[in-house]
Amino acid sequence: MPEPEIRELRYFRAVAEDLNITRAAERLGIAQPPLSRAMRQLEHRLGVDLFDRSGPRLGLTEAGETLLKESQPVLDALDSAVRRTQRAGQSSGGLVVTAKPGVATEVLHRIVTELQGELPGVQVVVSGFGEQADMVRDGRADVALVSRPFDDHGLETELLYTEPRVAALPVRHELAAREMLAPDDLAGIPAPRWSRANVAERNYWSARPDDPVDGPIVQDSSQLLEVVAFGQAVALVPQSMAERNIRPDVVYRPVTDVEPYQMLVVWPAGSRSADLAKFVEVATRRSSAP
Amino acid sequence: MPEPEIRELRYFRAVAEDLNITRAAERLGIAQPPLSRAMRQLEHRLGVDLFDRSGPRLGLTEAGETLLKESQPVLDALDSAVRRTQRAGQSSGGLVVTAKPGVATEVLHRIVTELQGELPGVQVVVSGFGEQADMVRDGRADVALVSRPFDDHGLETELLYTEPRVAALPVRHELAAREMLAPDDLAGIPAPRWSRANVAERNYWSARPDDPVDGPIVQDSSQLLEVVAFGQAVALVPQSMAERNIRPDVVYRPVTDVEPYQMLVVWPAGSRSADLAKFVEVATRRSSAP
DNA sequence: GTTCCGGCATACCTCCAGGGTATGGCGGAC
DNA sequence: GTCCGCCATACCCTGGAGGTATGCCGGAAC
Repeated sequence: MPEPEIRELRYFRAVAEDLNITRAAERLGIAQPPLSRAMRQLEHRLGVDLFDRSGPRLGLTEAGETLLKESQPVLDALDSAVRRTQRAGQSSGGLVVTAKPGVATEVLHRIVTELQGELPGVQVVVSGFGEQADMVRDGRADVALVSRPFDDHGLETELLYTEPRVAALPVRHELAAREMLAPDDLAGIPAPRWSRANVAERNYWSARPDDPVDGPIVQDSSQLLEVVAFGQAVALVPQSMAERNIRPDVVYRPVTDVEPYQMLVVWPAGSRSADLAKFVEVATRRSSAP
Repeated sequence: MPEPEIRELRYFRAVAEDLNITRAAERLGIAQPPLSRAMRQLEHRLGVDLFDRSGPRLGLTEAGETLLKESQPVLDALDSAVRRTQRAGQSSGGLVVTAKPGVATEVLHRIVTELQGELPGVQVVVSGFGEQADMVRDGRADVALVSRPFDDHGLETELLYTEPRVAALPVRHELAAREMLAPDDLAGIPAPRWSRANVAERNYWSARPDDPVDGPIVQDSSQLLEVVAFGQAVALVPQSMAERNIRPDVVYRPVTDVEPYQMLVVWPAGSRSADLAKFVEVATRRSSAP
């Protein structure tokens, strides 16, 4: 009967990834023959050939490619379900909310203060850049404050506030003499890239999304300003970050027509618990830039 | 180790749904003791109590409620993965595309004709109202033509075209004397509800989404016009449907300020195969109301 | 109170399937 | 030719899923 078990999917993924049953078996900590048999059995259950065993090297059929892609969401959903269930059982009520370091934590602090008494046990987790959405998706957190751009797969969002973004320039930069900049002025100048921490396949995104020129990689706002001060890049940062980071070697200049900085509350799609609803309500109640 | 298997999730769902292990065991076709043990084992694996066994009746703990909600996406994703894999293995290339009866099929026909030669083996499945999105989600179809409103969970969409909607009135209706209607004129008048075929928990949606007054239930456009002709309801229908269904006992009148009828192409999020891309491209290439 | 019963847990058995070892087959490298 | 990497087959062993029998407990009926 076509009812694959989770174990089989994990096995399949391991085999499909390095296309070598023997090595996959090692990685999985089992012997080769059982894995070989498990794959045949999986094929038999689905009634479909997953592997192309004709060539010298093991290959994936069309169906195999499909299953490899499609099994990921299943495993993710399962991990997420397990985490959320465990969290629901252990934590005696109370939300886990996450935000990246910087502006978001200040906003978060205000929200949490405001929630005192209304919601017991709100737990704040400050996490790495770009990790917030993942944490909400996989159940490590109930709700997060994030800024655009981010991956909103499987999430629902509400806009918290927007604030203008300004260009952060080295004080001796030629553009620093100008009072106001246009986006075109920045064209061709490298932008720092935020590094996403703790992720297997490292990825980065630009501090100036529209700009294709990628500059040095930074992990927090102080590194970013350091890089700017050194003249290696020019970044667009939220106004409030500029106000909070006044240093002699960096100047901030308004830029016309740039997308404002957006801060959002995000939570897993379809999981509006009472506590979550209250959090979102308080968060959006009086939300202005700090 | 916390690694629940699919079987356990299905078992858990059965138990959690009728909160009676004995009956759940019957439904599952197994004996009661193994099921009882499986649930204890699941709790042990997750390290969390799922059931409240204190009361006279079996209850769900907070964690149990969570797992009940969270296990659904896992099972759905698995079923979807299996279907897609099997389809990828059997069908020798070619898309399955689905649309509800009526306007959509005509548009679809044009697209398919246009694809002749470019794509081999496009298979068209005409399905029940409101079922298209589900079919794409669970892998029974690769792509669908749907009209708003629909549930876009897990789907990506592209707008095909819009066309105005007009009110379908019984010919003797007092509003039939007017040349043009405003939304307020229809307030309080019942709207037909589309019935969703072949779904366990029946659900319906209104032919006039903004209107709260629900009228008779219909399953296709001829039933809808019948109901209108009988004076039981007034519906908003796409212009082209009006043009195609001229009958003596029904008149059509334009309505100011109504959301236009929107037709979209939808496909599973993140699965842009070459064939699919070509279909979407051709579909949107020259898309005007029929 | 006693009795009965619905419903879950415990005890114990059976048997299959998941995992192991040993070994064969097969194609490519040399 | 020989060797080697890699998968499949054959066979054994054990854990666990599922079965039956039965005990325990709380509520309802009286």
